Amino acid sequence: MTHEMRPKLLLIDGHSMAFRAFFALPVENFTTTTGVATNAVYGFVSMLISLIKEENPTHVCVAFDAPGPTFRTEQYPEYKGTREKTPEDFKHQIPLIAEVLHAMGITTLEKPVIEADDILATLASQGSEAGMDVLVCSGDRDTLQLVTQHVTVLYPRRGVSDLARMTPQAVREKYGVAPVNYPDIAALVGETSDNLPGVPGVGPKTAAKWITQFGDLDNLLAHADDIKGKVGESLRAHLQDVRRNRRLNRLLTDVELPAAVTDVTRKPWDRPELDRLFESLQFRTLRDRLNTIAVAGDDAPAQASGAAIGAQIVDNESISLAQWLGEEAAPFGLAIDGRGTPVNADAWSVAVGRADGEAVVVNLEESDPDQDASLRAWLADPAAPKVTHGIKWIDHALAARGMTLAGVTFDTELAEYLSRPDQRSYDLASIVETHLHVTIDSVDESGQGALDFDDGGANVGLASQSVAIARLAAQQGAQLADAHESALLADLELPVAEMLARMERAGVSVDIDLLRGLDEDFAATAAQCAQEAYDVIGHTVNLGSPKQLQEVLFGELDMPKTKKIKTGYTTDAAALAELFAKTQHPFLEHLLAYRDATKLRQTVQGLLKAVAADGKIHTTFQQTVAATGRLSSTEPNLQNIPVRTQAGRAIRRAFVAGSDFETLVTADYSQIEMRIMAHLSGDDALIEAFRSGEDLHNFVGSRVFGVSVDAVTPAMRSKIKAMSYGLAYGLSAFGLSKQLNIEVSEARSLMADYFERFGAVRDYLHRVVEEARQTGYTETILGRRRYLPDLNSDNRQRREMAERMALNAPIQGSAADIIKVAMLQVDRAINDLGIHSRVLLQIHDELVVEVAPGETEQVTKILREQMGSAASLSVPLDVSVGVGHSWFDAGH
DNA sequence: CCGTCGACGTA
DNA sequence: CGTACGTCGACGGG
Repeated sequence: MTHEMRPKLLLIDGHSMAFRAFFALPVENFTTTTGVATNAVYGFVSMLISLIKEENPTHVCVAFDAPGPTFRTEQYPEYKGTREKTPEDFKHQIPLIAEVLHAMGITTLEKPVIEADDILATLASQGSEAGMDVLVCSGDRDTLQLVTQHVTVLYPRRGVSDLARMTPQAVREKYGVAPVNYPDIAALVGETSDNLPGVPGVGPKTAAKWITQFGDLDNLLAHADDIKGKVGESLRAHLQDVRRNRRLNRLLTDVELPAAVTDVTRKPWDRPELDRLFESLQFRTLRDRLNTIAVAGDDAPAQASGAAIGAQIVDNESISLAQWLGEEAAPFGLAIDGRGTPVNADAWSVAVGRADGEAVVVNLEESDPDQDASLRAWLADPAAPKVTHGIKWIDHALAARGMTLAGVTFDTELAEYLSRPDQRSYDLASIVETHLHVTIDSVDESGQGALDFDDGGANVGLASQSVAIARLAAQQGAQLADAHESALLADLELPVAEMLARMERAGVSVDIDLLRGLDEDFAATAAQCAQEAYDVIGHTVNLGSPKQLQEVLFGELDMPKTKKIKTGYTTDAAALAELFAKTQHPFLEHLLAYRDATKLRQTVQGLLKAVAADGKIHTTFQQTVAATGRLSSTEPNLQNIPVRTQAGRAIRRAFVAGSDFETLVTADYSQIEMRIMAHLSGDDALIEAFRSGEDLHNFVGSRVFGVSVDAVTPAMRSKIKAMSYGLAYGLSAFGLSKQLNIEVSEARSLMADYFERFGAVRDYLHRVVEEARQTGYTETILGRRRYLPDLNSDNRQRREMAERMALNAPIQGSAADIIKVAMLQVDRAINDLGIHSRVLLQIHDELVVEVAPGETEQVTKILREQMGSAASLSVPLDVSVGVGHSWFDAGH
């Protein structure tokens, strides 16, 4: 089935985009020799050219706000009342833009009393009805209410060239509600820039929650009395404001216009006029760019960039899904529209695509029972090979529909991460472009698909994604095999992803009351510290503002200057401690204590905010972020819960076993990085240190200082400890002297003594950098690579940075490999025994397990055995295990 | 409004 | 002038 070319209508809010352009481009760079500011014209026209080139619309219209009052200001005189008056340099640019548009054969519209957005809304609705694909380009979020399957809003993110494609999914993801309900949210939250106050205390989160709960604003307002708490009161006190906001943010779709939507086709250019205009505006490059786009009337419009991935959507009502899925042995690409979060996940439609271009899209909301059953069976079949892009995400979305995912043999996101671990993002569209040199139809910036329904109701964008994923896998698979990283994907990262999905969904139970108590305690401490600090200096100051602190410390109090940073002098904890040593000024003590308390409070508040409806915290583990192969944890980050100080560690009391469970067990590797160092370097002395069973730092200290193990003093031990760990990070003598507060010469001789005794460590560190410089990458014990092109940089700073990364990557990365293996082994052992305990968290060298009743002994045994055997190194892997009611109690 | 910076929590 | 992260508040340009 092919798709007929639908007419494409591009609608632009002239004022709003020109205004954005005005602020995005520095006026100094865009002034003609005669002193006329042209930055807004330049930015606007530049954006327009890109849009026309990329989207190739058949119809274009630019709407402007007419001068004078609008019907909104008539209803509410304060509307947009807080806006500063239009900058002088801007005003004259609007007519210039209009002139360029006319010369380009583009229709412009404005109408007294009506705003540009209302014109756009009217045309968008007409266009939709006429079967057009509509793009609305505006910096006014009110236009989001127009978004449908056929209407996409292009919303400027930065400047005017970076536009977010706001499809129904994108709106849902960003605001948590369907586009039609966006104005409901906006009415509740209010709009500062329009001078429309909302309900105090209600932000986008609360608003979205309410709208989801009550369906729409009217129903919410009808049940305003049911809303409990302070926000409920606040809502009832501002009902009128909300109603007014909603009245004002509704865009008109029935404005009488001089042109119908079918009239706004692209007309021929007036070449002489365009040349004259660009000449007088002194836009040389822009004129050249203009000539690269298709002129209206020319046939065969230029492709955006190469070809697009075409998918032939197989009409799933005319075939047997089961049969179609059985026809092909090669892996299918699997793409999903939905939400892949640990909680509130959902899946709306599923696309399954083949590398040859055929695809089936199943709408989960309305698929028939047979089809649903076939799809379920296929998804759950471990023998039916599938390729995903972001398997954990997909797993969550499907799980929300009670669907099991098995048989995923490849994941294009994880594959790309292994091939290029330093990338900032791995969105499907850009990977497809780099590997296949084609674009995907209708993929939004999240890479997770945009609706673009054709007449049959199937989803072209999603289908294209599934096809692209299938094609991508073949190419990446070869690349991965060349790098000997195929097993790393299949046997490590893929199963880890699946396990992480279960860990995230399980969540960790928290004692909310305990957290609330801590919050209050920390708040009280912070308030007291702040007051004491104010008393010392005789006035208040924002202790959280480094800028204001600098004024107090180095201005008022005239303290010695600390280390220089971009914005002046640092006020970090180390510097403040040093200042206190010098000045004994009590302000510093109070400030440091305040910092401690507020930091802890922030942590607690972050946790409280993250507690889901089930009373648990569900973090998200990021598997493709850390370049070394580690995981990271977000929303909230459960890998940086305090442990070092007593007050901080108390927060861990709030993490407890869930209701069907008995206790928590935590197991961690001791000194895993140093053990890896011993293994990789093959240093006999260091290996002996670990085999001897002596305390590592005492052992090393005894060799470095030439005394017996018993004679190593705590001071000696801490120096050794700092140095040992520093070495794995590429520490210099300078850095060591800084940290230990000793002379550089002393640090240097300490390092010399160290390497005298542990020479193979020095040789190894040297070797690893040199090899990486030759090959271009470092490798972990499982063959995970990190590419470091900067090792050959001419820039010393960059080169030395890369050298430290090269030192660290094999060590940190191997530790990451080992704990990932351990996770899988622990998971499997738990499964094999058929017991019900489960791993909840991974904190780089530690696993936290929730233990089902009566399983404590089995679990501790599994942890010791499986973590201990996750790798065979030339030194033992030492695991320490703790059991307790909370994470605090289990700690050791 | 959003990105960046400084600060600081973890391994 | 020690690696790898994430999050917060303040700030400043947009």
